[in-house]
Amino acid sequence: MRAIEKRIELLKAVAHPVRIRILEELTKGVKCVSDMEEFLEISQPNISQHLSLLRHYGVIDYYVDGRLRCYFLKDPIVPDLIELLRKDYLKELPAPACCPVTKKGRYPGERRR
Amino acid sequence: MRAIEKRIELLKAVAHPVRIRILEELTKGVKCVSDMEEFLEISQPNISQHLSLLRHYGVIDYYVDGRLRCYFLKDPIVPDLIELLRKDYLKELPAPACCPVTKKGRYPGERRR
DNA sequence: TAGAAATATAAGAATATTTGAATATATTTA
DNA sequence: TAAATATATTCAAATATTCTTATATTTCTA
Repeated sequence: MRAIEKRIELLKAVAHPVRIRILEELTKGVKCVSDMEEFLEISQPNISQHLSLLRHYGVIDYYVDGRLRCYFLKDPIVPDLIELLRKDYLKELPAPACCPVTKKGRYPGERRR
Repeated sequence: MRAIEKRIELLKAVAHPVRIRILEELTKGVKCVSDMEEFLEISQPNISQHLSLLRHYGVIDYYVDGRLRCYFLKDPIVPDLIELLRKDYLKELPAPACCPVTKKGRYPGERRR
């Protein structure tokens, strides 16, 4: 699989409200499943399922501490990605100059061959 | 809807191989649907469907040029996101110090209450 | 060593996404 | 105005995702 396709798989894995929430917390430090039950309002099996999916895609991993599983971030893209998602863009990209949206008329240099 | 949830919707919209490919091309400039038929190996109706989804989530927009629809990027996160996906991270995040994966033993300061 | 605690796994139902096929619409040109 | 071109829409089938419920596994502790 090409590198970019791996990254798309990762995007899909991350693009879920519960999983983003988990990753946000993990950027702050190691958490075990019962820690997560405190801030997620979903069932324990469902948490486990999300964790196992994230681990499957290499986003996180865990170490065992007695009967706890301590999860932590593994893929270094995660903090950067979360920061990007939180970033406040002030304005949309400008529509291509001289070509207002929905106005008819040619866009010089962009005509079809 | 909270801002971060909007962003997650956007992530989901973007996390598809065809749609990423479209966005990559749009970072280079305006493209109409028949331009896209040249580099995507899917049917025209399917291209239209992906475009309409991206537009629905505010990722792209178009202007009309005769019988062409000229699509362009609208959400300013897109170029940054694509750059992030292409970024080559040299190594995984370190596992939390003093706690190798799967090794038993407490992680000082991270014990449950 | 039995029971409790922490977590995982499995199975199934509900829902969402993706695609293909057929068809519709708008614009230009003959 | 009819035909051709560019693109969109609709619907259904296939597939994938998500969540719930029930149960299993591992480890700790009394």
